[in-house]
Amino acid sequence: MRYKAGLETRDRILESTRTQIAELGLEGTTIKTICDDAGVLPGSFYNLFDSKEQAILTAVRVAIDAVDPDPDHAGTDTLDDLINAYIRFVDEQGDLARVYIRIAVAAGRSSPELRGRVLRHHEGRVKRFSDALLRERPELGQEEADNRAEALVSALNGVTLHRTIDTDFDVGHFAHILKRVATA
Amino acid sequence: MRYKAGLETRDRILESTRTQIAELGLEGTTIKTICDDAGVLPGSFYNLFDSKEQAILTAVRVAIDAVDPDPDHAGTDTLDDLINAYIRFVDEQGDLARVYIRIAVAAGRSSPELRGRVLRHHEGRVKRFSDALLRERPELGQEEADNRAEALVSALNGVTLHRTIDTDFDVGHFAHILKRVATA
DNA sequence: ATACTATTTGAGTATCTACTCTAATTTGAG
DNA sequence: CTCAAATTAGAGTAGATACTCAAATAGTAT
Repeated sequence: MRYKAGLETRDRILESTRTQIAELGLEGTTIKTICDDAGVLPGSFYNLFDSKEQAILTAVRVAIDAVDPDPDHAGTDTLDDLINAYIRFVDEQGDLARVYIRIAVAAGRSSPELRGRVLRHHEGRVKRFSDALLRERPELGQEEADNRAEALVSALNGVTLHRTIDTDFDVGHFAHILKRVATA
Repeated sequence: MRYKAGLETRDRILESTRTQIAELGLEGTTIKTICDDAGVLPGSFYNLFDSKEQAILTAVRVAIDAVDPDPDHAGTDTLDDLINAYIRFVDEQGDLARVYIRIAVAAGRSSPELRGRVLRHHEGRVKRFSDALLRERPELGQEEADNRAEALVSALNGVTLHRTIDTDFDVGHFAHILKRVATA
């Protein structure tokens, strides 16, 4: 994958993967539907991705990065930024959020590699929450901030989990209750 | 299903379903492995259950009920009871907890019937948490108690979610932090 | 232009799975 | 004892899916 054509095809496949998941859910999304939608044949798909799983993981990652309030990790994001980005992702990309949770759950039972990947992603997120919290409330100290960040991120995931079942559930409302609690 | 033989077979299938999930995960659990383990043929399985899904849902439900601190719903359970039961379930039946979460997530995309079932179960749980909280802190009022219960249950699910990935994660520790917050 | 890679083609495969169906057998109420 | 209903047997089916492979084609650095 070095030629322009390959990169374009790759983008098209990722975009199709994302829309297929949104339209058909994870179950309904197959190599065939992705390839049809992207106007590509399976051979090309497997020239660019090792597996279906890899393509899906990548598509989800791209979508999450797209709402990142501080893409360069300069340390300029506030706790509100992070929470708002989280809410936006869940609201605007509900089906991808569902898939993200599913991947996370399934990861516990899968290859150490995937589990490691998911875990690192989670830890990175907790760290950013913790850093932002510490910037806001320096007197808490590292350990307490870490603890609260861990609890906050987990609770946000729980709220998201519930939102995937009950689409009327007001994620923003509860997210901000949780934020108030974390900074108390 | 009215004869003794049928009921015994049903129990054996549910028990096998539970152990197969614990040993092989949801992916690894097939009609074949369940039937082999239970010493039953597919014909018998489908005489007693409508589908694989139904058997799994039932097995999970049975396991959850088994740790219920107030099985008769007499309204005698405290918030601590409920939280401890939750922790026990997650600790002792980690793989079933994972499946419970998976079912909940998948439910958002499945039949209205399943979604309704999962939603009712969630609401019933929130109500019990809310009632227990109100017994402990009557001055909160119904609405505030409902709100806090909803947030608490969602947060607990989030903690469970994380625990399914990181088995070192101390569910009890964070559960009690959340409890302290909910009753504050 | 050449030569070397990257990309695409597209039919094909191997494997797995939930579930069905009919006939035979067993159960237990009256 | 009788007989309808429940249970079991167990081979079989239909359908889906992720992925492969060898050959043809297109892209690009020099």
